[in-house]
Amino acid sequence: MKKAAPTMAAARAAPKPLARAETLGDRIYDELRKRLQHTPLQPEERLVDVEVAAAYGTSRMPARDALLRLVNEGYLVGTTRGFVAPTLSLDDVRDIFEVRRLLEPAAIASVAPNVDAAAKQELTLALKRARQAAANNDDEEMALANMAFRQAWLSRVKNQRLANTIGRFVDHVQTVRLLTLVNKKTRQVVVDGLSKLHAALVKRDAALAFKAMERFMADAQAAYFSTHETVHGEATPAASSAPATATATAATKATTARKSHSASRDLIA
Amino acid sequence: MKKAAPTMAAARAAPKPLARAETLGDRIYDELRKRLQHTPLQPEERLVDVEVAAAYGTSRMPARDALLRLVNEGYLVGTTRGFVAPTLSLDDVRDIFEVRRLLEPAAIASVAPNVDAAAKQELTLALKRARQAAANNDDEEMALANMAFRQAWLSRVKNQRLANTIGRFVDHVQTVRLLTLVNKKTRQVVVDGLSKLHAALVKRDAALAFKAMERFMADAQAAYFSTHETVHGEATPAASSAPATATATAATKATTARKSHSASRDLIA
DNA sequence: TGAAAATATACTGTATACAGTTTCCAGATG
DNA sequence: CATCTGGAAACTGTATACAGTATATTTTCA
Repeated sequence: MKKAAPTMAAARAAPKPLARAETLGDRIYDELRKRLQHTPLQPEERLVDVEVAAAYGTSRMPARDALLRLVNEGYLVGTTRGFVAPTLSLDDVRDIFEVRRLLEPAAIASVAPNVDAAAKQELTLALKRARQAAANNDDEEMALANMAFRQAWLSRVKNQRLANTIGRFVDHVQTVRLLTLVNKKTRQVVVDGLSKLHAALVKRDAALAFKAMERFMADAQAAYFSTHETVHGEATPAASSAPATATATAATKATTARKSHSASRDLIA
Repeated sequence: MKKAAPTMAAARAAPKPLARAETLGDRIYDELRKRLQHTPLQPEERLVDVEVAAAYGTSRMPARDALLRLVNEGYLVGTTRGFVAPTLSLDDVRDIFEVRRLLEPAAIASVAPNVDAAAKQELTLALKRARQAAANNDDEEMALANMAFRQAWLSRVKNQRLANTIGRFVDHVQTVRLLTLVNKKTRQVVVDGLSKLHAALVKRDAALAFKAMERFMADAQAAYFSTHETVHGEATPAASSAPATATATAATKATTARKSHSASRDLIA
């Protein structure tokens, strides 16, 4: 294997070739991601390329492409024995929440001025579902309603990059979310939050929506750490006591050191 | 090709398999990305998998993996005739700046309290380089100094996800950055911005760093749109006049409609 | 001479085959 | 009965081959 040659892409004529069409890998990726969003992988559950390929009636390659892409986006991690769900450390969750707190208030504020009848209806329906779910202590339905509400406003964010980034981070803590919603108090926090967001949106009040989301995110995070603390014995580590050790358990590790895999405690199970 | 079967990942025994080792595709990806960060692809320049493979002495597959990954992250777009640089519309650039303005102030504020001697030295050196470059009207060196300064603080952000997200968005407008730095006034804006950031950081003043970055981003964006306006004939579109049309020219299109490719005007060239 | 049609070329996407490595399992051994 | 040891199985990673499609080139015909 010789070292990289200096020039590998010479300039050629420029006649604007077409963007490539949808590929088998894309289709598998889409469906797999939807599935993972809806029902995350169990801790011991593994995704194996040959099985995925068989399920979609293709060869391994498109399945592999899809799986690798999901790894790249942090939905999975590749092991020597199949693809599994990433195990998020407490610090990972904190990191994700930190980013969400920076993005989501601004994002929801940006849609507030443009809430039309259709949007209002979607939001109202989702809120109703959430209230119902809270009344019935149905955590599963609660999670679904919560997702529907978010989908209603997030899909209307003009800035696609912003929306996609938020979506990805939300997905990554989704498994956690489901876990916290078994707690009754958490469900109440969510219903309250959604109610305030809903009110701000139907009023088309961007500033109010911003503040409501800031508050909601803070409450949700607090609720999460609180329930986590009661479930596990350990104390919640104080804000910035995080050691220099990377804890880059999941993907998205870009330039950073690679195989610094989870000396961190597991969160799931 | 039969439709997706319901169960494709049965639960199995759970003995914690190892994280997979570095792969050829990973290595190609790393080097290719570094190269693209340093010198973006020319508008007519194409990356072809077989050539990349030859350059690294591997088969097409690892090269393909790397290329596809870069597409996924928005560094490239795949066409029927090779991989090319994405063409960013004006709206795309605005979107990217919007996200950066949400993230970077908080990120730099988070490192301010922990600026140590080494960090200080790196930052000071980069600032010196920038000043020198400004004095010499050397836009190339200016871009390099700017990157070095950012690297100095961004690499010290604890929250890896935040840092990586910022890094990616920065990379995506890097080609634009280089273009704007040919303008003398822009270079002055950058030097001023870096100076204020530097001052805040060496004082370990998080709040000040936050504000300095907010200001810097606003000024940089303004400078960009201003120079763009003078270069091209067209008027800068007012803040929220963006039409509902997606303009998802580049990648990162997640759930959204796929092949809505660039009815938007090109920015580069 | 110029435009349309036919052919060749250059790519990507997909399939299949092979190699290497880690886990699993069974049987041997104390 | 517990533990070590060897080999089989189960994966991923890589290479090669083939197919399909869009672009480039040549040829044909007015």
